Formats: sequence, C-alpha cells, structure tokens
Amino acid sequence: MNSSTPPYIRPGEILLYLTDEQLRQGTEAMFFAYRGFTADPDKILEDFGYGRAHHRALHFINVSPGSTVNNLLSILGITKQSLNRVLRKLIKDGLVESIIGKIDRRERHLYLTDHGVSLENKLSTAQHERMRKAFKNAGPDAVAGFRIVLEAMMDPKMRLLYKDLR
Amino acid sequence: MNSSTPPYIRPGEILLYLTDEQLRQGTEAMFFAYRGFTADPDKILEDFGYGRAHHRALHFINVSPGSTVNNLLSILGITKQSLNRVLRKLIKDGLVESIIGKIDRRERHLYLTDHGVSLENKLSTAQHERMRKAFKNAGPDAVAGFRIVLEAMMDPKMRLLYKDLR
DNA sequence: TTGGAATGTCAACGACACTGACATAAAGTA
DNA sequence: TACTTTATGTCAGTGTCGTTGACATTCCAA
Repeated sequence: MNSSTPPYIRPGEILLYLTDEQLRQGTEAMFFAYRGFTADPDKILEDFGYGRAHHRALHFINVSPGSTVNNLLSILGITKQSLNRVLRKLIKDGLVESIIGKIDRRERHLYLTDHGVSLENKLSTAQHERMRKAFKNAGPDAVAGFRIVLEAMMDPKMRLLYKDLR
Repeated sequence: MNSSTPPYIRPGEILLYLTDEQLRQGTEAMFFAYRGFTADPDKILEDFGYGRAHHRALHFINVSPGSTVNNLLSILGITKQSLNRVLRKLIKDGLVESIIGKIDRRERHLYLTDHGVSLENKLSTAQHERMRKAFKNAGPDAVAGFRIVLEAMMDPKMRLLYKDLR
C-alpha cells in the first residue's frame, strides 16, 4: 500500500477524532474562535454605546424586514423584557422603526431605517472581513465542513430557524 | 460535459462561497451553534449558582494545573478583577486551590480540588456529548474543515495559545 | 532603597440576561 | 355582549460578568 490516501479504512482513523482529547480541542476552538468572531463588531458597537444584543437585533431585522417582535424573540432566544430594552433604545436613536400591523393591530413590525441599515452594514462588513479571510485561507472544502458541524451542533429548533433564513 | 463532478474549475465556483450571502450564513451558523454549544453546561451551572465564567476557569485550570493567575488571565482575556470575583467564589466553595509560588511567592498557582475536578468533568461531559454527536454525524472530513476554519478565525495571539494547549 | 511586577480587594458602573407583576389593546370565542 | 387569549410594553428587582479606578500588600530586582 502506498502513501496516497484511497478510500481504505485505516485502523483507528474513524474513532480517533472522537477521543476526549479531540473533543476538548473542538471545545477550545469554539471558545477562541467565537471571541475572534465577535471582536471586530464589538469594537464598533462600543463607539455607539451599544452591545452585542443590539447587533443581533439589527442583524435579524435586516435579514427579515417587517418581522414581528415575537418572531424576533424566538430567533434571539431571550425574554421580551430583554429585547424590549434593546429595541426601545434602537427606536429612540432612529435605527429601527416599529410599525403597527395592518391586519393584526396588536403586532409591531420592525424595520431598519436608513440609519439602521448603515450601522448594520458597518457591523457586518467588519465581521465578514474576518470570516472572508478565514474562509479564503481554509478553502471551500473546509468551509463546507465548518458549516456541517455547526449545523449539527444546533438545537433542533434553532436548526429549523437557521434553515428558514436561507 | 456530463453531470459528474471532476476536478474541473467551474466558473463562479471558487468565488461562490465568499459571497455576502455565504458569509451571512456563516455568521448565523456561528450564532446558533454557539448557543447550542453552551446550552448544556449552562443548565448544570445554574443548579450550582455558577455562570460561564466559572466553567471557563474550571476548564483551563483543569487543562493546565498549577497555572498562575496571570497565565489564566491571558487565556480568558478578561480583567483580573473579573477573574478574581470568579476565583474567590470557586476557592471559597472548595473547587479550586490557590497555592503561593515557591520560587516567586507573589504568584498564585491554581489547582482543582477533587470536588472541582468532579464538577469540571460533569460540565465537559455534557458539552462533549453534543459535540460528539455533531462530529459523528458530520464525519471526519467535516470535522477537519470545522477546525481549520475556526483556527483561521481566531486572533493570532489566541491562535498561539490555542496551539500551545495541544 | 526605590521602583516595578504580581496579586488582591473595594467600589462603582454598565450590558444583558432573568423573573414577576401589571397595563393596554386587539383579536378570537362562547 | 362578555370573556379569554394573544401581542406587546413597562416597571421593579436580581444576578452574572464584563469594565475602570484606586489602593494595599508582597516581593523581586536594579
């Protein structure tokens, strides 16, 4: 057998990546990578007096314009009191518009203002910059694997929401 | 050309995974996956009156027994005041031992007690369970890609620390 | 001996989660 | 119509976990 890697199953190979050591390294990779992942937008948010919660709200309102508060709540997985604090500030600052539903007047539909779109773009550009470099360095196959594993790590309910957003 | 996928470069394929849309999906994958990643240990920590900061401290003290406070600080990337609050509680509760350095008596070397090891194992077991399933479902190639991308996403300093821990 | 490094402690603050309670408006239903 | 449920907002209180600033202690090193 030569050193090219045919589809033979080599002893130990299948199990090796499931040892505690491999899982520990995966855990730490998630920890350190998530720090990097949030670092760049965090710096920008600081200048505006916002935090990650504001970023998340801006992001998902941008992705799903006209989303109701309840819909946003299920995506973010926080309480309405927490979200309300964030939304109140974003509305007060003119980044988000809350519009009473036409069919169901109890609902509030959320939209980004031009100002809101502008900040969201600034944040996502910063965040995407790092991810773009990481994706480019890692290559398409690694990126595919990255997304498969992340998707497998989500709670089933979140996985459905995630897929709905595609 | 038929529909089998030979190693031909198809127009657009190389660039496709770097579109804003792909980056946005990568962003959301990180967000939802990290929620899943932390969910299981978080539930356990709640019962003990601890938070994620306590989990992280326990984890890295377990990985590097005898680590100094300063060393732990650089890994966790928080202020000494934040870490001190966490450590004080863990020491008071008998999970962590702080031992004055023999060579440099200013330094405090941190160790888990048996009680601390026990909780750390409980937490990592819960966290590893989800990751084990995700890794198993995704397969070895995807796991390799997952780790390559995460590593590429870290800050360079954190990447060095991460590699040192292997 | 003086300066700086490592550590600890106290206080205050802010972001962001939580629970609980209550208010309001509107929709649905008996 | 009267009642219930739903969607949302708000107030109060709590807790974790980050931050800065200030100050004390201990001890190494120039």
